[in-house]
Amino acid sequence: MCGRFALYTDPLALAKRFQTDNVPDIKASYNVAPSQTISIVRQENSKRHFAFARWGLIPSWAKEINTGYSTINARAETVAEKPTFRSAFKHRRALVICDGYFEWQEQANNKVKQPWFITLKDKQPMALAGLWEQWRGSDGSEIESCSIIVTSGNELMQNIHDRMPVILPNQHWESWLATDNTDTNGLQTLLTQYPSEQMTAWPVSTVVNSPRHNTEECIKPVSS
DNA sequence: CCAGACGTTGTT
DNA sequence: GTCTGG
DNA sequence: CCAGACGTTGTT
DNA sequence: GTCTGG
Repeated sequence: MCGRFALYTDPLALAKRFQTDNVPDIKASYNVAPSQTISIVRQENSKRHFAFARWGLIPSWAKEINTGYSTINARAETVAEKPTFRSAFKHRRALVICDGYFEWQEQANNKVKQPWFITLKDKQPMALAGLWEQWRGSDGSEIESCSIIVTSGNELMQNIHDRMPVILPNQHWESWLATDNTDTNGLQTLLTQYPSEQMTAWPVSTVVNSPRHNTEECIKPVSS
C-alpha cells in the first residue's frame, strides 16, 4: 500500500513538470503522513492546477471527518464499485505528487519492520493515481480530501511489500485528469504496475517511523 | 420497510 | 487490544 | 503507514 | 448517496 511519502522537489520545477498554471506554496517534506494536507494536481477547462487536500478521503455522505475506517488508499481492483470511491473515480480524479514513497518490509522472527524508500531512477517527481472528494460539515465548513489508488507490487516491490501505489506515466496524465472522461472501464486499464526497471529502492532508518521526524535522514540510505 | 454500512492491511 | 493523531 | 494514548479528580 | 441485511 502507500501510507507515507516524501515531496522535496522545488515548487517551480514541480509546476514545470506537471504543466500547472500555478506554483504550489510548499516546503520540502521528507515524511508526509495520512491526515496531513498533501499536494495534488487537478484539471479544469484543460488547465492544470496544483491544489491541496487532506489525505484520507471523506465521502460526501459521511457525518464526521473521522469516518472510522481507512480511506487513505483505494484498491485498483475495486475502486470503480466501492460506494466510498466510485463517484470520485468517475468524476474527481487527480495526481498525487511525490518524489518517493515508503513501504515497511516485514522481517523474520518478529524483528522490527524495515522501512524502504522507493523512487524513479530518473529522480523525477512522480504522479500517483489519486481521487478527491468534497465534504460539507453540518456547520457549513468544507473539506477537500483525497485517496491514493494501490495495486499489486511489481518485481522490484515484491521483496518489500505486496502492494504499491499506481504511478501514472506522463502519457496517461491527460486522460486520467480529463473531467469529461467518464469511461470507467478505460480508466481502470490505466491502473497498472509501473515498470520495475524504471524504479529503485533503498532501505532507510526507522527514524521515518515517527511522523514527527521530518528531515532528510528519513530518505538517507542505510545498510539493510 | 428501516437500519446500518460504506476501507485497507495483515494476521488468524 | 484498539482507536486517534500525525 | 507508525506512534502514542487509553482515566478521573483537583489544582495550577 | 446507495446498497445490503434483517
